[in-house]
Amino acid sequence: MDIASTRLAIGPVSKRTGCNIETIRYYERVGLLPTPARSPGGYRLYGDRHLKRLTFIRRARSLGFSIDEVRTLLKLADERKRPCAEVRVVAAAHLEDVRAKITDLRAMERVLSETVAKCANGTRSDCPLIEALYREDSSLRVVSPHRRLKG
Amino acid sequence: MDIASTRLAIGPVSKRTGCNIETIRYYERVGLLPTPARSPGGYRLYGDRHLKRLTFIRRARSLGFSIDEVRTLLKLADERKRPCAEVRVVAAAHLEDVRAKITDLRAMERVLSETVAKCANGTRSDCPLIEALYREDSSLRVVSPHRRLKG
DNA sequence: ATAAAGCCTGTAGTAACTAGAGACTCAAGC
DNA sequence: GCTTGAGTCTCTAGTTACTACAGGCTTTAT
Repeated sequence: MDIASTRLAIGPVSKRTGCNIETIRYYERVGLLPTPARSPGGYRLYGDRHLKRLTFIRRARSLGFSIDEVRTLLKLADERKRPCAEVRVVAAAHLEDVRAKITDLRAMERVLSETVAKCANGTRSDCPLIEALYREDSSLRVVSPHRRLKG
Repeated sequence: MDIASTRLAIGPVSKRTGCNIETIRYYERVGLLPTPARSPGGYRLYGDRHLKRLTFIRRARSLGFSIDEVRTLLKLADERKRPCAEVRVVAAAHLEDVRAKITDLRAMERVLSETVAKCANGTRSDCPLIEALYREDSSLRVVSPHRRLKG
């Protein structure tokens, strides 16, 4: 089946996909990328199948899907029976995450730009940002940061 | 000077500041929070100074400043001479980061919502998102994700 | 005096890579 | 055939900002 297909070492694969070598090996380790064939000396040799899968992974990652979400998407993509509804669930959940992050970041942006603006030319000796961070009644309360902004 | 000031154990401090106990100890370990006094039995005892500083740290973190940036801000806040200009530099740089993240996330949002919309009611057997992630000429190329979205 | 709740240190785990050390392989040139 | 240099191998550890134990003290209340 893939006897005549591409056989690239990891370096060329890295160059073609723009995915760095360590990352490719990492994806294999965590089970996103199937183990490739090996040369007699132990070098990894990749075929078309791997290139496609790696592209898939990179695209999904650049859309902000976590490794775990990508794993799910790949599994759904491999099953050929009605994956669409389930894919939709994963994507819709992720879309909500993305929107929540945007909301948080916009709140940060507003506060930051207001405060930086107050610094004017930066010649004052009492800095408005520092004062605001210290003040009890600060309007800087923004959001709980960690869970939402993790990814 | 602070002989008559608050002396709280770590639990109450956690409750007051909304900062979890392990996190408070972590901030001490990484040098954001000065080492507090100790009870005869070794319990940490915090004063007003610590409460203020912890509030400062939490506010800055909730605005998305990294631990390193918070360290810088605290140092500038401690020096009393004209910190404003330097604070402005830190804050302005961070503001740019935040704006870049918003831009990235908006691009993700657009692509995701378009693709999810194509799934319609999710009854198709060829999923548009999966296909798009696989396709060579995909319009899904968004951004380099990792450096920008780290924090 | 005893029990429950709180606190201590130290270690290890999380996400998604990235960066080395030290050894081995491969292709090309002589 | 030998050497050289680039490429690759495995394994370990570092990154960020926490979080979660384990096993053992301390404090407080009864």
